[in-house]
Amino acid sequence: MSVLPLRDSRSLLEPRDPFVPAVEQTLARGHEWSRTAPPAAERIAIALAGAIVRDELPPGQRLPEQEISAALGVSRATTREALRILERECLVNVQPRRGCAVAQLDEAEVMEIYMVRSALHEILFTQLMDEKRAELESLVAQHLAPLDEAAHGPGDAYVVRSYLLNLAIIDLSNNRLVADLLTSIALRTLRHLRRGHAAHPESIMRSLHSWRAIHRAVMLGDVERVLAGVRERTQEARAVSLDAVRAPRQLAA
Amino acid sequence: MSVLPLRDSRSLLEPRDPFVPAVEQTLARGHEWSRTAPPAAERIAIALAGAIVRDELPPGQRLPEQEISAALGVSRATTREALRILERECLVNVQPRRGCAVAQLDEAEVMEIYMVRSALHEILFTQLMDEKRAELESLVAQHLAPLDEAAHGPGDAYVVRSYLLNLAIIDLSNNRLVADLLTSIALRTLRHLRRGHAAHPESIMRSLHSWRAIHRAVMLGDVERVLAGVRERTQEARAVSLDAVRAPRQLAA
DNA sequence: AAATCCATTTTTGTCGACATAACAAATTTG
DNA sequence: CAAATTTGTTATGTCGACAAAAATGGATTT
Repeated sequence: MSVLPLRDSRSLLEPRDPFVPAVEQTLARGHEWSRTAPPAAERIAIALAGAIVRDELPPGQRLPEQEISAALGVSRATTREALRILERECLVNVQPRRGCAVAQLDEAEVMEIYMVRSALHEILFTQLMDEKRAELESLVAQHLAPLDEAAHGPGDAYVVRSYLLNLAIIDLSNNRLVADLLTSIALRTLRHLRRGHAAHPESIMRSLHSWRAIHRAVMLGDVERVLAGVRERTQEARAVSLDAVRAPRQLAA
Repeated sequence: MSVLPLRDSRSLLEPRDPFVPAVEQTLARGHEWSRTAPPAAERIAIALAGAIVRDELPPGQRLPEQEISAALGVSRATTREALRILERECLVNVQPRRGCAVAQLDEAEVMEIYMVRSALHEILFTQLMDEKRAELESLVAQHLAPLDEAAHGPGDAYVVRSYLLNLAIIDLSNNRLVADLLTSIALRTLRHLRRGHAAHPESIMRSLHSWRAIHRAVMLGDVERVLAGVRERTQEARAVSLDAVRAPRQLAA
């Protein structure tokens, strides 16, 4: 019997929401394809990651290899490979000989994540303001209008836009280690931000306001003010994530 | 033809040096075995990690699955699994459809690693001094004598002892994320520390001195002084690692 | 009624083989 | 003779099946 709450494979392999492209960009970072299709395992990983972010696969959900393979029409080897990719991103927990389950965060882990994110952001933005202030400014400026539009648009548009801006800023960095860690952290918290922002729409306005403040500080070239803005954003995001972790799980429609 | 610089499988599966237990402890972190043997893949991963740390497998060394499988007497699936474990620890680089190679760090990456390690150590020791000062003190005190002895002993004894003390301190933390990141970073830099300390034996004395200073600061309960000592240690370790990266590779006997 | 034990079933770990993409060398072509 | 193409080899990606371990459920015992 199926323990996976998936009606059919279409729901995984043909998602229409904007999260999947964002997730795909995240998981495929650093991979250069010489005009060849990515391995099937990566496709499966992206599909599963999308389902996790959309909460179709709730935290704690067991992920038996056989069922995933059958549901998505690939062999167990491919499924295994996909699950390893998700393990690397901390989207699933793996216990040897006991299988995978969708990772679930408790409040303490959320606090830890934002503690680390905060420390890494200090490094990131300090370096960017020192070495790439102009690029950073034009990048944020570029994203502000779509961000504003998405904030007044429907559903998860803003969360995705904000996530993509985050990713773009991170990608500016020459510091590959910090960039990689921050990207991974961003993906890990994406589903909670989605839940939290959906439950408290007013938090979107606060986030947008923070982005504008950060933009102004970048224009001014004021590193300290940028860091302050980033800290404020991080605190807001932490509050939203904490709320999502505390709140009862609400499944997607 | 074999591209692996391994005379026979014994050199991988029956190593006698003290690095393998340390590496094993690192790779097996968080895994609870209900009195069953670990999967073969983990054994292979440990063996390969040991060879990497000992520089038997030099940075950049290609790792064809077929050859490893043949050399170690397991199937390709098992080898693949082992390589994924090493990828997760950043000991090997994987390029899809292009295979694995032993990770090599340049100077910039070493700088990045120690930048992140420094930030995470601030979090770690601040929390430990706040919540577990007594445990930390007794732990360091316990290790000081063996550390001192190892410093005057032969070969790599000190590097391993210092590594294990690091691990033990990290394991004190309740902050699993920070602990995991620091453990991974420690493993990544272990081989460079080994090379660097071997090339400059006087650095061992400086390291030992730092440990003593940290111990005194912990006893005093002086957080700032502890952090200063940790920073000093990190700077020394960074210098040693940088030197090892710059120096021409010297293979193990 | 609770806990224990055993057989069944589910699920992961491992294996060997085939398909296909990347790589290197030899060939052809301009 | 240089560049592009073709060909042959190597290595990874994927598959299906078997074996071993763990979870499950029911019968038995305390």
